[in-house]
Formats: sequence, structure tokens, C-alpha cells
Amino acid sequence: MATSLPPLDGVFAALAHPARRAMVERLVRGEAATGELAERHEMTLSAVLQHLEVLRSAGVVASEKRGRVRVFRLRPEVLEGANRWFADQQARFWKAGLAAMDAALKEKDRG
Amino acid sequence: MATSLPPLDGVFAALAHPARRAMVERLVRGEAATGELAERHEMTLSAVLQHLEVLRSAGVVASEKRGRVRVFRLRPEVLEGANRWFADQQARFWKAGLAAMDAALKEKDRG
DNA sequence: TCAATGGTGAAGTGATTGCTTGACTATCGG
DNA sequence: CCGATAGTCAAGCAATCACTTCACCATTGA
Repeated sequence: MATSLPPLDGVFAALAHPARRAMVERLVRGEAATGELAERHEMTLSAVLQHLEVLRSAGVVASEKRGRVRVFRLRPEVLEGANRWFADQQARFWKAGLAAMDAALKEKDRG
Repeated sequence: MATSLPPLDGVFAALAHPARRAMVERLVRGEAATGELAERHEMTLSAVLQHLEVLRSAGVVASEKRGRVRVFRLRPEVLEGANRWFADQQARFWKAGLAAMDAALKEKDRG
């Protein structure tokens, strides 16, 4: 059975910030150290670290210390989980739309 | 050409709150009035209204006033847009994984 | 061993969030 | 026109967010 995924609240909140999405977009290509993740952003290392902590505590990334470098990697199953929420909603929307269309047709028949 | 979608920042932030996700989950089944959307939640109508305003300004829902009732409906293309971000990341993750595996195999060959 | 490199932690600040209360407006049914 | 129904607006407040600064610790490489 699947390990339970972290709650969507945190995942969506983590992804709501462009800097954090950028970090995820980088990590999707493979692991990276704190410093490398900081490079592209015009903010202090400290701020970057705090964003990474948000991602970590939301369960989106994991990290590991290698020597004096901390390496981050993505936890793809979490993206998968968030994606599933959208898929569910879209499926229900589609289904409700079909049902409504059906009802409208029957209505027309009777009228 | 596609009408440009609202920025992901707002969409994800809007979906980060369980009450707002619940509202979206309701609206997926069809339009609903303010009052109906408030029913399930243990908070004042005022609070619900503020959540709906967050969803509206993020572009997730639209509303229309019909008599003394305000009716909300989902804007499904926005969910679609957010979903696409996940799909993109997952595709890149997959691709990077394949590339890494490939590199590892070549490495082994040479070694 | 010591300086450079790479990362941590804690405190402080202004802005934003998620609520509440309470006064108010608009529409419908009679 | 009157009362009930449905929604709206604005203050106010505690908690959280997105930073900054600055002091600090841990590894590495000469």
C-alpha cells in the first residue's frame, strides 16, 4: 500500500510562491545543493533556506547532508498526489456536464 | 489563441485552504449560491464570502447576481492550467530520470 | 591550524491572512 | 409598504509569511 501523502494544504501553499516553484522546477532535473538553488534568486541565502524549509515541511522535497553541502531532491509522488486532486475535479466536472446536457435534452423532448 | 490564464501564484494560494477546496469540489458539480456554499462550513457567512472573494480574484470562479442571490460557477480552464504545470514537471522529471539512467549505463560500459 | 567556503539559527519587521462582530443594503412574497 | 431572506462592507485582531541582518558552526584544503 502507498505511504500516505502529505496534506494538500501544505503542498499547494508551498507551490503558491514563484521562488519555490522555481526551485521545484530546478529539482525536477535532478538533485541540487542549497547554494545552487540560491543562485538564480535575488535574495539572501537565509531567505532561500527558509523557502526550502517550507518545501521540506510540506513534503515536496527531501534533503541530505553530504560533507559541508546539503543536497535536495524532489519527492515526485507528492506532485503526483496534487495532480490527482485536479484530475478528480476535472473528471467530476466533465461528468456533471454530461449529466446536465442529458437532462436538458430530456427537458426539450418533453417540452 | 488561448485567453491567458490567471497566474499560478494566486491559483495555488487559493487552493491551499481546505474550505476553498471544498467550495471548488462543490462547484465542480454545478453552480451554487453563496448560501449553499456556506452551509457545510462552521464559519460566518462573512468569512465564506471572503473565501469566495479569494477564489474569484484568483480567477478560479466567476459569479453573477441573479435577483437577491449571487450564483458562483467554476472556471474549469483554470484548473486545467494548474494541472498542466504538474504534468510539465512530471514529464521533465521522467525525462531527466531516463537520461540519468542512460548515463549510468554508459558509465558502466566504460568502467 | 587557520582561512575560506557552505550552511544554520534566531530575532525583528512590515504585510497579508483568516477570521469575528456588527451595521447596512437589496430583493422577494404577501 | 413590511418583514423575512440573502448578501455586502468595514473595522479590528491574532497569527502567519516573506523577508532582512547578523552572529554562529562545520568541512575542506592549503
